[in-house]
Amino acid sequence: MAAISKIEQICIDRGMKMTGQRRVIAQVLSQSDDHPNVDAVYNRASKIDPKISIATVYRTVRLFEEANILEKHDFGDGSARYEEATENHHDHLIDVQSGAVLEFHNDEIEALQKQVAKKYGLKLVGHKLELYGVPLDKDEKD
Amino acid sequence: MAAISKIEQICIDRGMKMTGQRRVIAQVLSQSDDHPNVDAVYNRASKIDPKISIATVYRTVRLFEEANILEKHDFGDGSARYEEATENHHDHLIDVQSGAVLEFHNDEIEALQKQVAKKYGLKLVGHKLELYGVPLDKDEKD
DNA sequence: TTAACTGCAAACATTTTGCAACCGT
DNA sequence: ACGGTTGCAAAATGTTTGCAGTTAA
Repeated sequence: MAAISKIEQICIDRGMKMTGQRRVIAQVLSQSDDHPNVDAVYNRASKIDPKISIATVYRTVRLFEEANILEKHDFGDGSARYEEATENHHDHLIDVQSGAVLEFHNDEIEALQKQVAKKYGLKLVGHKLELYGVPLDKDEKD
Repeated sequence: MAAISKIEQICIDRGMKMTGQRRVIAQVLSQSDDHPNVDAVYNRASKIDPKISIATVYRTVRLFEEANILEKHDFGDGSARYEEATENHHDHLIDVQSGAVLEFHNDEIEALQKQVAKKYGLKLVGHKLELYGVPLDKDEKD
């Protein structure tokens, strides 16, 4: 009936069993361009299937995360936030005044991170970078 | 009886009411050079004062954090970790094999972060950077 | 003395889990 | 049909809080 969402298609390609609930959650996540927490995903999914359970949402986002379909983030508010995993890695810049989350990528920083790890005898396998900022005043040129 | 710990001295200087429990917790934290979570602080404090309560530890580390005496970190294991706030800011490099936490500082990365924030019209007010790595093989020169 | 602090236990928020019923393949 | 999945409610985890009693200043 409904079109197949991008995440659902990935699941199908990988031979996952696709239940109605998983389809709904996949659709919700594919349509989201923010970084919803489980509760938000649950609320959005409930509008499509009102009898979906939050336990299923928890189980499903974990499943998707383990399958590298989703990325899990912790922005410091008490709950985990999710977004569709993308080809191109990016980090997050959070406007603490509005709560808006911007995505950015900076190759220089990434290269320096690798360098730092190497200096300490480690191979970088992951990182977490979040910047927190407030809107610039008009007269701020620093 | 016991010598005054560095953190206790800071508390005294700021006119905080110093109870026996706070003195113990201050001492434990001053003596720690790792990044203990509340439970670890509680265990260490309990060896000095066995009837201290974990609620008091929670209240005290929050108090210290709000007074900028401690820094709170989230390294992805379910609990908050603390360390004495230092003059010089540093970030963390975590060996995911051993769990060891190394501290590092990199001015270039810091400068680039500021630049990124500014590009998006924000003034950087804070950041979180954690690198995760595994030990380099001997033949890895990348 | 008295306002702040503590211990205890109950409350909280988020996430996980045991189990019987259910459903996709 | 069968094995994985779901819903529900209970449990687990980390943290906070209300309250009556205690203590530092």
